[in-house]
Amino acid sequence: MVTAKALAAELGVSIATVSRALNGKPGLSPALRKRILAEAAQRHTVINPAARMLATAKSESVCFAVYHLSGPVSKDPFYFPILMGLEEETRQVGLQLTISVIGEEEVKDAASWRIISERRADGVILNGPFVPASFILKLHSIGIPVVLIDNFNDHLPVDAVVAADRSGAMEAAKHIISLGHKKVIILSGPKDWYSNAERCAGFLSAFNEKGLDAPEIIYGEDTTYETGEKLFKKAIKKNPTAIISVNDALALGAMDCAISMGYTIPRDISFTGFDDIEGSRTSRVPLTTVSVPREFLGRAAGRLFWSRIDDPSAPRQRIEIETKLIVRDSTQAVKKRS
Amino acid sequence: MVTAKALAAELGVSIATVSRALNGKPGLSPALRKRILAEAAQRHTVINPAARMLATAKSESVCFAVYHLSGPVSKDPFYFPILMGLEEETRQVGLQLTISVIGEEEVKDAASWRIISERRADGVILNGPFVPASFILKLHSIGIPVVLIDNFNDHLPVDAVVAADRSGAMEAAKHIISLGHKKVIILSGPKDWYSNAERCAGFLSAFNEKGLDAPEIIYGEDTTYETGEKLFKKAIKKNPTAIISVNDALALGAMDCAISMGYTIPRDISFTGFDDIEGSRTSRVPLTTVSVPREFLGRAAGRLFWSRIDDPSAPRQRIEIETKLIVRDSTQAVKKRS
DNA sequence: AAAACATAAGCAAACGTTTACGTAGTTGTT
DNA sequence: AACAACTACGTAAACGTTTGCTTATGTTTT
Repeated sequence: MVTAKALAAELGVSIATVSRALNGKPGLSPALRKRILAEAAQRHTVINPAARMLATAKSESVCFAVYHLSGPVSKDPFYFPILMGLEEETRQVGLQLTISVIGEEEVKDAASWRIISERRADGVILNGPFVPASFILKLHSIGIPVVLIDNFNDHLPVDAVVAADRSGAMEAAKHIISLGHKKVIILSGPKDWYSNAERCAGFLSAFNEKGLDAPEIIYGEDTTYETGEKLFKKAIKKNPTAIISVNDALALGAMDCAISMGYTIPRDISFTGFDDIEGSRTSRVPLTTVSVPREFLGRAAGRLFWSRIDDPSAPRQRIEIETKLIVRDSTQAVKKRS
Repeated sequence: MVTAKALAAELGVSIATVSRALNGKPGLSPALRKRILAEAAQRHTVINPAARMLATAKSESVCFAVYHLSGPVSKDPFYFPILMGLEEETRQVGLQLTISVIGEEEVKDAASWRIISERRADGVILNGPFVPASFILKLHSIGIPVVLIDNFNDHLPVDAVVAADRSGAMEAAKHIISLGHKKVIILSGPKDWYSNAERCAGFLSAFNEKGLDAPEIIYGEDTTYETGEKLFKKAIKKNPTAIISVNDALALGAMDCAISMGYTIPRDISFTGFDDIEGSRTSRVPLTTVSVPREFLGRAAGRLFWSRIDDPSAPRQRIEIETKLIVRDSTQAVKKRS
């Protein structure tokens, strides 16, 4: 492990020249460049990132941030694949990937977020639909490149990558409709979370398109398994033949609750979820759901970030990743009512 | 955002003095220290980490590394909680957390791992039982602090945090034994993975302790759901009344395979897993398993790392985290054979 | 052949810290 | 009152790059 400085000394050239060679910058004869590069490779020359950061005021790293993960959410199987996809992408372009969970303090005062105040990352990938808009705006106004995952808002001047929530939801709803279900209830998390809103909109528009009555939506405080159980108890009072949920956790909670109350799935009630998390195919009754390629979401975010760094003034981009309906055992044609 | 340099100029003191004040180092009158700290707080003075890294040759960050994650493994719900626990711990002590997946290249030539060669991390948390020992040794010999999670080897001179695999396994096996099962098969991944070996040893010693015949172990290439299905097909030929698996994924795969072959769980066969991943409680038949507090594993690793940085010459530590048997529906007393 | 120009390489400032060392000023000892 | 021993602070070197500017050396143009 030899520094560029040492290499320059050994080769009898200036540090500047070595720097230019190692960075592929012009101003060098091909012969000398080749000699330096060869020697550098042999000597395992490596540029000291701290020194480079200091000189360039760039950290060459991105921060993957999740908002206030705690308790059950930290077990959420949703994020890891995204993170892994992102890792692959950042590694390919030589960006370091750091990770941080942001809590109340950081949201109140973005400057208290060390990653940002110390400029330890050149930008952030903000994950999840519940990151406060004010926080995003603050970061953007400071000049921090931001990429949103699973979140979008027309008023937010930042890039985003989302699943094709609306069309995926329509597909799921059409599946339910095609099975003849008329009495349908939608289970959702907070309506101000982007993905919930989009998915609900998708469900409704499918019913609307077919000229059917809009199903009722029951909102919960979050989208966890436990909330799914709670919401089911409200939903069942309406005697639905099918229950559509905005994500798998909700659907799983609802379905298990139904089973424990003595219902047989899908004979009595059909269920659909959204996301296709690990666990949906192995659930009590394998869940019909809409698959979201989460690893790909992460990769897209990485590419988006890279292109944003490349051209900060480029117009805002919003990447939508296609989803796919996965029909499993939790849905079946509605029985004729006797 | 003001640099220490600028602050020194404004206050009319030397940079060295500001540095000492901000770092809580001695050599300062209490009065001046207070004045500097007050001004620093008001001006949002922040020490440039790049400059500090350059001066101290430390990065103040740790790298959480997973080995060669790809395909189905990147969806493994096992790692995320660990990562979250680690994040909390590192944040508290002011360490930055970076993440990296290491592949074939890095293992062949540790110097090609950028995180290390560029010294972008002061140490690494190596995750999973399949990180090659040679790689770990290499890192250690270079002088990189290493903490292992879910992995341990007496010959490896590095710290480790593991679950109480053996005692957890004994508990699970005793549960099976207490239900009267005699014909038992163990499903395992590669026997050279620490946790597999420990768990299998735990299973066997429980049987041994009770004076029962040792159950046969069937080994697979990995511990995925798909492998669970495969291994079950071999296992079923031996007519077991219970199948014990070294992890949940394996157990789930085996159980689903059994169900699809027409067996009724737990009437015909009892199943146990290990880890208690999300999904085990909602599975086809809720799985009896051994809970591993993974978030806590991550936190322990963080603390271990911190104390290692603090005292590099301290004796090796191995932290074992208690597990807990969770009895669900997949196990029941063996039926009297007719 | 002289002038204009392009190219290759070096020089040195700048990035913002940390820390060993030096130097006053203050307190304590005899 | 002289000297030692601290204490409080400043000085300056060192960390290893990047990059604008300068200089030397060709190369082309007229």
